[in-house]
Amino acid sequence: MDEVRWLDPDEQAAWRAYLDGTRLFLQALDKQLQADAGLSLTDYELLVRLSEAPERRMRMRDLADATLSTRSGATRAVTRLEQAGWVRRVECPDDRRGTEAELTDAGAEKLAASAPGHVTAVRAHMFDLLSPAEVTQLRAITSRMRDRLTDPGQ
Amino acid sequence: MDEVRWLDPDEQAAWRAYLDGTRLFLQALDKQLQADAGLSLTDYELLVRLSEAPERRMRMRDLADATLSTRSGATRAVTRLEQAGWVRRVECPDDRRGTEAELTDAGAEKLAASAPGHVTAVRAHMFDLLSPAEVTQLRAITSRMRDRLTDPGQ
DNA sequence: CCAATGTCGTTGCACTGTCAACTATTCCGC
DNA sequence: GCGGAATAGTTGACAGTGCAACGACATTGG
Repeated sequence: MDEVRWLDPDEQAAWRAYLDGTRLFLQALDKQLQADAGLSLTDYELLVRLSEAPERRMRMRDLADATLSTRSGATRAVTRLEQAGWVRRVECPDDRRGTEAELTDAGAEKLAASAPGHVTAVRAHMFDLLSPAEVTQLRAITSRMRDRLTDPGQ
Repeated sequence: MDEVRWLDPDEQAAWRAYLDGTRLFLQALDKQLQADAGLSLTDYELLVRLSEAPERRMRMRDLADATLSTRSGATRAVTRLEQAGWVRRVECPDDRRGTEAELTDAGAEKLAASAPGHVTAVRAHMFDLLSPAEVTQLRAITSRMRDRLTDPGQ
């Protein structure tokens, strides 16, 4: 094993700030949604993905991928949301193994009602604190991280 | 309710990149630690906090705060790590309600053995992708978010 | 000194999420 | 076509985490 390159003080500080800031932020978003809409951030994002999909429908597998979750995670989330009436399961016509999750009208309304509070919270904890240049910087930084973690074989 | 200021396309893109990049990143760190050291990121950070504390000891409450967790979360984490022999519970001398968690020698060794792989992963997924300027930017952005979420009454 | 109130750590409960195993179906090579 | 391998979605078992309630102790005000 070669020498390990430890984090220098600047990197340490950035790392801690990133980790703590992110956790507090996501925690705050979750609490806001839970309190004001009775939704978890996970469920909210699932509804968003469905709302953006053609016909407001997605295959379970694609839904799992889109939400960075697993197939079983998607199954359980959709079951929850189905019981609440916001999502409906539809048999896939071209693949008889498949199931599609479809956003119901009630789900679309729920999403529309929840979105303002959520976006306001995202602004309050993030974008209102950043200059336009910083938004650009943050985007550049995190999209590079994301791409590195999705595209290649490492 | 006033008009909601929705996210413009740049903000949308930054938001998604941040969310997805962060989740993939934390997931990757957790998997690396789990695979190479049998530790979760949560447990690793708890050990780090203890290792940095005077006498390698902390009150349960302070430990919960430092790890952005709850008292019950700290209780269960310390129980886990105690069973593994990496942490020991010590009665608090000046407050008979209190318990301190103390890093054992075995725990310190475990941490020393796990740290290189962890730091390498943090570098690979984050700092190796960033210029020094970007490190500074990321630190500025996230520390502002963190401070806003910790300090004041909102 | 004592009663009221607050804090510390733990625990029961509920919930969420992952992994592995399973059934049903589709795809591929021969 | 057909048999083996791969894939879709679900489920059971299980780990982690938060909330609320609890007992033990500390602190405060009279």
